[in-house]
Amino acid sequence: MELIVTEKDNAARRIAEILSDGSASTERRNGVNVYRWGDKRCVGLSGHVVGVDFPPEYEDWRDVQPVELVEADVVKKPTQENIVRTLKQLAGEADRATIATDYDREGELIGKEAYELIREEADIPIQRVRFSSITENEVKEAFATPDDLDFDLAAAGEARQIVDLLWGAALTRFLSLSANQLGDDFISVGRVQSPTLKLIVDREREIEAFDPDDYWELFADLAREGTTFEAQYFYREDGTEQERVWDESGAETAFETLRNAGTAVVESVRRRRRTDEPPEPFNTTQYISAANGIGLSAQRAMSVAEELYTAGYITYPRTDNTVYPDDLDPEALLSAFTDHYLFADDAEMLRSADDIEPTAGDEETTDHPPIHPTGEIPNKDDLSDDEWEVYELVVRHFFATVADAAEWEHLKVVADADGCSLKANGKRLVEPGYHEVYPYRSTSENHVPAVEEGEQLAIEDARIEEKQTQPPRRRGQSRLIEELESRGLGTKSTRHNTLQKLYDRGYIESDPPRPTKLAMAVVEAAEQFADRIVDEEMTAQLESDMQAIVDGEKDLEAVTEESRALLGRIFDELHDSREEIGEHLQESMKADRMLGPCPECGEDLLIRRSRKGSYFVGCDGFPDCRYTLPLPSQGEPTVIDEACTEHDLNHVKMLAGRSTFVHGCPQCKADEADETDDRIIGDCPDCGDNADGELAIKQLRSGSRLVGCTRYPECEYSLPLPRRGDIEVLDERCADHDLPHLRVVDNGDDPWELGCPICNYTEYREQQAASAIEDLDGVGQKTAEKLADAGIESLSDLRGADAEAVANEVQGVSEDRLREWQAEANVSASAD
DNA sequence: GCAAGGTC
Repeated sequence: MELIVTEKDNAARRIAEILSDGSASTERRNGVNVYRWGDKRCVGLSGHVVGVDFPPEYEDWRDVQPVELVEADVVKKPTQENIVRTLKQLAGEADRATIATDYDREGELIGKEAYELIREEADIPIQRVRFSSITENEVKEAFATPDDLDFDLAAAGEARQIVDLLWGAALTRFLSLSANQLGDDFISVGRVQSPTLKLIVDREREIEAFDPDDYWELFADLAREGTTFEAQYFYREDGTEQERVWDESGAETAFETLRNAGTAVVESVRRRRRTDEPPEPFNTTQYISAANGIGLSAQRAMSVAEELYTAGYITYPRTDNTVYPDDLDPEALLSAFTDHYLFADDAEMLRSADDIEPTAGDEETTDHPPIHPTGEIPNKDDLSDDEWEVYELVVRHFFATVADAAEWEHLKVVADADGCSLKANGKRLVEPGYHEVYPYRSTSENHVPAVEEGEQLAIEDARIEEKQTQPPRRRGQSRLIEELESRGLGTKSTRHNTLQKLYDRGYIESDPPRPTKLAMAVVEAAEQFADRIVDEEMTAQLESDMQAIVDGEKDLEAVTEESRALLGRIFDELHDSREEIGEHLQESMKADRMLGPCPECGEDLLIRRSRKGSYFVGCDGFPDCRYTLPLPSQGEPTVIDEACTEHDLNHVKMLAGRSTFVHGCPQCKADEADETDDRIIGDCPDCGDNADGELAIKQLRSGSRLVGCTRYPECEYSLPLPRRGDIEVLDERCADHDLPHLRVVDNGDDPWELGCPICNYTEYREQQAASAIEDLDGVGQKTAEKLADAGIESLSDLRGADAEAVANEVQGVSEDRLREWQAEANVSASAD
């Protein structure tokens, strides 16, 4: 039997399909798909199925000095037990094996991991095949000409793993211990995340240090035969045109001249044509940027693309490549769309061109083809809105890469008004080219009439505007990802996760991301004592060491030993500064949680966390001062810039994904609740009969509102109410529950007829249950449907499910994944 | 429980 191993299940399935000419069947082993035909078995891994770690005696952070990690052993442990077991079983039955993991460095390492697992079971010949896209030609060609694993290339990857673990773990533990942060809120640093954070922090420093300058700009409306157009004042300095006037009196003088001139004489008219080239094929970074342009975060863009890929509609979304492979026949792919109700016209138009020549980028890699549609077209109704919009983006981007360039005509008019120069720049799209099929880029025109030299134009209006130079702008998520790519930080598969990690660690907030005080302190501490970990140069050096390993000039041992020695020297320096660093980090963390003065003792009010895990506002003077204010129970509180003038407290925002909201000043919220009387609306359904409990609309000090029993806390019956808007109690009553209907009036919007609060809550719970599965991390509509077919339609169904049985039934969902979801379902059960 | 890199 021949065993074929791929990097992921999807690739295994498609390769089996190609090599078996469609005859392969699927069996499940330990919840893992195995494809079989003839004497072949093909199994997909899930990326790395083993990972590096320290031996167990290094596990406890308190028992081990971080410096001890510098010389610690690094061992490999299985991380995907089921897959490792299946692979070994298959290896035991095989008489030869073929490694068909991805054609890049990490793929070579994953292949070597599989090689070693197979070797533990059987001494059989193991060969390696390489292909860049899973097409019939490439796959068959690769299997006809097998090669050997490149152990040097894999060793380069292993060196990276070891160096990253040593530096990351040792320094993360050092900082966390120094600041006494050992729980969930440890303080992490790493070769990629820390230079990324420094990039954000450095920009923030520039913004903070920025000193604005005043300047003035002048404009005039020029008229010609009833049409007017705007022109801007400029002057020449060192041979270049300057629009900004830096002294006020100079600006005023020019303004007076313009205002009194009456007419301007056209000095020159210049026409220029500019070619606007169509975009290059999508790599991951450019795709994320474009998806950002239609409103998706980097994370969301990748998870939607992942869904579309798994469903077979687009090619693999993690790629560095910007050159379509020879195997891609653009005309054939266009033909797949010529019957589609939405794409037919564009596809037909492009296909009818004499010569279809796609654009190509600078990056030609072996990993995967650029992202493009496969030609299998989804039904719009089967996709979520985001999924469809992304699909259309990918289709149209492919269209654009085979479309013609656009042509713009630029018209520049320069006129003179009593010695003051004015200019107007017009632009007109004369050949729409690719814009016809790709509506994601601006084609706005600026009309300037075709005046002639010497012509006199009336000045209808003159304006002077006082402005200030602006600090550099914070980079948005996609801009940051582009920046990481250009600096060689991270990979196509990790860059978006790196940003997410910085959010999760409390280092950055909002979008565009801005650093917290903690982030500033971590970067400062690193710059002072372990500069290498925040320096992008560490990656550059590692890359060159890895190249040396590939070229056989260095070995893994030499590279990791050198790195350990360097890390050891950093620890020599760190040793004496531990307390100083810890204090600085702690102060900064406190500053991130500080709201303002305590009304009782004047110390600082801080956001704190109770032993049970809920957040509240408490005084830094505790235990001498026991002043507290409650916070909403939903979400993670964060301090925002806005502040309450009455209490001198910063406002609080609650981060809870899509239900994020601004809580405001916690003192105001508490005061409001104290001043609001409960409004009784009927009997409590739980205890109204035997204890005379009544239901009332209550405003809580935490800012939330509910319908609850007047006997609280003896009776805990409650129904949630919206946070915003005035609640009106109507005369109409619910026949089933004998309660009045409610209406929510929020200024401006149409009132919301909430109806009977019990009926409303019941309906809300049903909707929640229906969408709960899709809300799970990484579950798209397709997977949700498959789960529904297996009887899993809501979170609660998942709680009682047999993970192994479900994994065996539902293709593409691993048992591990299901167990993660079950854990999530149990958390939400306890929240209910 | 630490990193970064795969994948889901």
